[in-house]
Amino acid sequence: MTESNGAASHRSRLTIEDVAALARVSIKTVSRVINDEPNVKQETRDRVLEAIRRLDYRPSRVARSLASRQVFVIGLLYDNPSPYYIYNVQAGVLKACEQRGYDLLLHPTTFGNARTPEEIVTLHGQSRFDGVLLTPPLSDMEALTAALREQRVPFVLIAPGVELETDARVCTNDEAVVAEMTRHLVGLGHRRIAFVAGHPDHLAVGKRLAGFLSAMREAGLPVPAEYVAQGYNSFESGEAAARRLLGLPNPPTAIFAANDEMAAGVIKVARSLGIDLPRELSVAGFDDTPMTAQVWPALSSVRQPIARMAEMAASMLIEAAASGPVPPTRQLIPSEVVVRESTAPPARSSADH
Amino acid sequence: MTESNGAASHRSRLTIEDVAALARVSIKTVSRVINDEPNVKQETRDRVLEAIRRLDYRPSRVARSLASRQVFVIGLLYDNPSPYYIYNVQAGVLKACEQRGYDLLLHPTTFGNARTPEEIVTLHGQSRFDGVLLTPPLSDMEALTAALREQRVPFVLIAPGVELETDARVCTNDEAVVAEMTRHLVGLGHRRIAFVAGHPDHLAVGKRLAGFLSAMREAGLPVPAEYVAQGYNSFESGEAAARRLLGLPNPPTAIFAANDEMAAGVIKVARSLGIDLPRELSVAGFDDTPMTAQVWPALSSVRQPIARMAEMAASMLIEAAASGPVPPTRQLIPSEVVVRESTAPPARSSADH
DNA sequence: AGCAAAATTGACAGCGTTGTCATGAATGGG
DNA sequence: CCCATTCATGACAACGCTGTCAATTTTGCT
Repeated sequence: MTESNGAASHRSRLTIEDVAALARVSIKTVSRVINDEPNVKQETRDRVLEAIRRLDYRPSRVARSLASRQVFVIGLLYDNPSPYYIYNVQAGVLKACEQRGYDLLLHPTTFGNARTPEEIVTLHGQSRFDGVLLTPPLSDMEALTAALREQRVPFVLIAPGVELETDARVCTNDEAVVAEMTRHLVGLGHRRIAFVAGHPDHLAVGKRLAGFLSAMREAGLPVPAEYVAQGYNSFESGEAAARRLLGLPNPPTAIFAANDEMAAGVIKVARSLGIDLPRELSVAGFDDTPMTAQVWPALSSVRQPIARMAEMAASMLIEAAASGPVPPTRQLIPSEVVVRESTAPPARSSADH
Repeated sequence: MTESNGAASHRSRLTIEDVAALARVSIKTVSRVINDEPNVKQETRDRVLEAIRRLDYRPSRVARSLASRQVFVIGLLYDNPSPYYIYNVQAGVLKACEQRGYDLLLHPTTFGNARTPEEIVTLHGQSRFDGVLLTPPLSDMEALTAALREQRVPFVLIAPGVELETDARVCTNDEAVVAEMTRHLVGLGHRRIAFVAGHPDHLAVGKRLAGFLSAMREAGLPVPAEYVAQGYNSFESGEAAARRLLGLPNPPTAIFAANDEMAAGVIKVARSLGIDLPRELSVAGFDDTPMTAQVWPALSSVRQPIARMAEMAASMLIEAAASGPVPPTRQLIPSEVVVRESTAPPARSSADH
């Protein structure tokens, strides 16, 4: 009755000790090889590597984390904007994570939620992530960032606006590029240009309105109060805004919506009213979603390199989080205007006298 | 020079021992309370709970995982279909995870990738998740499921089709509901109905075609070969298919696309050809994405409770994964036809004589 | 009251790594 | 050729929990 093979059902996990034994070194040396630490003779290193290969050994993430006090996970906090946006943010973050063997922890929440700060601090306290990424509009939630600073939870913001010098952030020049799109419309000959603003909680979108207003002022064009319609980022709110704007006694010849979703709503309403696009009405959006190609006329918009921003933010976080709070940094990633068919010179009849 | 407060910079992590000391019990008892284990006197439990509260103690996930040999993470494997789909799957999975304190590990990949099985097995070997969820079309990737079975990585499939009895899966009755939508079109009086098929790698979508064909056969209606256009799930491929179908000498009066994206492409092309929708052409989609409300006429489609499927699959996985491979189970979640404005009786002129 | 069974609690050994520190070997300069 | 460095390696103690098992107390019956 030998114990050779037989019903050896449940051989337990392969550990660093097995590798060490096979390579005839101590476990510490195996650890050094795994972590690419210096001071290991090449010959030894090769022997260990070979043992790892032969055994098909995979170091336990969990044990590594416990010993090193790093979890190799970064959190992503977001408030359910468009699937498209989230998808791209995730793609960028995943790219940064992948290279460094990090994992991504998702944490959707809602902007107003007063318990969010506590939740995040708890997750961090439980060692469920090393640092966290905040996307708009959460990046503007003071109660949250304050709590994170106070509890020394490393974080990086993805947020428009370049003023602030506190915290680490990756930002866009939203305001400038909105102004650029506005000048594009003005350049086409539009004088009566309306704006569909985004959700008021979404500070990022508020800045878009500011960019529009300042460009209009610069161009010496008036923006009557009724030309600024409050939207809420949704397609439906874009439709509603369009109905109001186009029902005006003196309707605009161009409508600039703070995101593509609303712009698409505007287009749908305009067409249902029999308005000839883009001859009688130009429409511009923001975000450059795939939707721009799916509406007719193809929507002029502003392209933000979402994935690239997220990747950069994640990289910053990973590099810094291991050694405490992330130092204040500001990384600007420029957006760009993409002109398509939905913006054109206004028809004579509807142009200013 | 007392050591009272002063520059007490770096107090180290709060551990279960601190709680035990304050509550005057052993660490094991604290552990019992944390894990809601039985056999702790109510009074003791209260005392421990109070100590936890007072100290604001949060058990380390990592230490817990190491000791219990569970990581409390489930993986989600997907091949980049639409952001909308992914977003909903994630939402469902997150819901299931949240309740049980699990985390979600994302792993996007590509259908054909031969290294995927190895990657997943490695992640599991490193204890980066307890079990994994496969979404279509990955759920049909034999090489992958085989590897997972072989390596005893717990997994649950989200996949259409109810035939197979192996593995644990959450499935839809795609085929039946496609047949139902087809009958809806037939019932409206359509005789010449075309189908835009989905990406050939996407087995799920292949089943949709089968459902269509069988319903047509049942209705005694012919489906000439040129009435089945190959699409690739994208808006653009829908446009291309529509151009082919509508350019036919004897064009269909209804087009059923295997997803909304392609259906939207069909609508765009039809309208650009000056076809009066839905009078001259009915269009149906599948997935019931928000897009259905954004095109005109509003798209009839098939609603799949994606989030609910994902939630159920995740729940199955979590319940079972702790104790080895998931037992074969089949959970059917029915889809439903949603009729909107894009499907209507065919105009006289274009109906069959 | 007396005893078996159940409830409650704690001691202690892991879990599989990395960090710290000590030891011995190799190297370099005068 | 000697001594001070630097390199290479290993022993062993964390890391912060849970699992196992034994010890003690309480409970339920007769």
